[in-house]
Amino acid sequence: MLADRVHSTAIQLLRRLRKQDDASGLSAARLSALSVIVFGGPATIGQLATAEQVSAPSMTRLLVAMEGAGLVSRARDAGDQRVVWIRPTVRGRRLLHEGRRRRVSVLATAMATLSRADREVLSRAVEVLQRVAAQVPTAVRA
Amino acid sequence: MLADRVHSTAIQLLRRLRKQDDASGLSAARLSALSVIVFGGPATIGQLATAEQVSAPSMTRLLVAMEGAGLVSRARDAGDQRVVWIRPTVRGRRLLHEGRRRRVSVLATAMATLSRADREVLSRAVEVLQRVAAQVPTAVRA
DNA sequence: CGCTACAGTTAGCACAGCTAACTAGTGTCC
DNA sequence: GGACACTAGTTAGCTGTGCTAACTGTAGCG
Repeated sequence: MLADRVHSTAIQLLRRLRKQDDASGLSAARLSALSVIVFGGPATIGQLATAEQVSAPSMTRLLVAMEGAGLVSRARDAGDQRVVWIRPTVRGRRLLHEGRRRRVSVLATAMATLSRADREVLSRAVEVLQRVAAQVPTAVRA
Repeated sequence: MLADRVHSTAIQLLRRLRKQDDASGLSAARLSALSVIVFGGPATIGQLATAEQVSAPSMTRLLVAMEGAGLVSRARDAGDQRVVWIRPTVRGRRLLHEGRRRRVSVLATAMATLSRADREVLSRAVEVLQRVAAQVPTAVRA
């Protein structure tokens, strides 16, 4: 079944690339959260918890630790004092980009031998999968 | 860059599917280990630790808990008394297959509206990516 | 004012990752 | 065959990350 093959292949690929993250010195949870913050721009803690599919207390603690590590900054919203805005620091941005570069460069190396036709197939597949991913519901089905 | 797009798409897709695992009642670590045991057949604790990119003590504890939950069985090797062979139980096998079915069926639903041409692209892309994944080194690059 | 809702935090638990140190079985070598 | 090194797995103890329940403080509204 095609869905099964797509699923297995994605798992296998990411599992191998994951190994490169050791070099960043950041845990998977922090790396993933940092990625949302850097690429998604400033966000509130609640937004980040939702994006990371994690409870609010978990995100609070993660961010406190990341602030301590100088990866993100926290600031109360001027209008609504309940809200905390999270922004990446320069150091956070740099670390994330380095890590990402490592992963992608390993993947690019593995893809170096692909033919022009193979690349074309991948390029189209990416577009198809983007549409598919958007169809996957965020909540668990009943 | 193509490698980057492939990478991001794989992450996005799996992140969404991951949500379905909540229904299995198993943690991500157990589900992943169980998957290796069920699909890879009997394995030693050391082999599983390597496959899961985890330390031996972590794998020991995970397996003790999974044995307690009736998901796997443990047995000393007849020849070399130091090694322990791990096998899935019927219950473990069943739970894994159900979980997998849930994920794949959500993905299949999301893919239901794809054209024949889109499916063909995905099918070819899977083959290309299998080759690419095999090229990715298991260890971290220097 | 008083009620409700909302954003985030605190407290306390479970689980899973790690390293260091240990136990016990295997193999080797003189 | 006894001493030694090696190997597989476990134990102990720490850190980090997930959760729920309960709390604090702010906002909004009658």
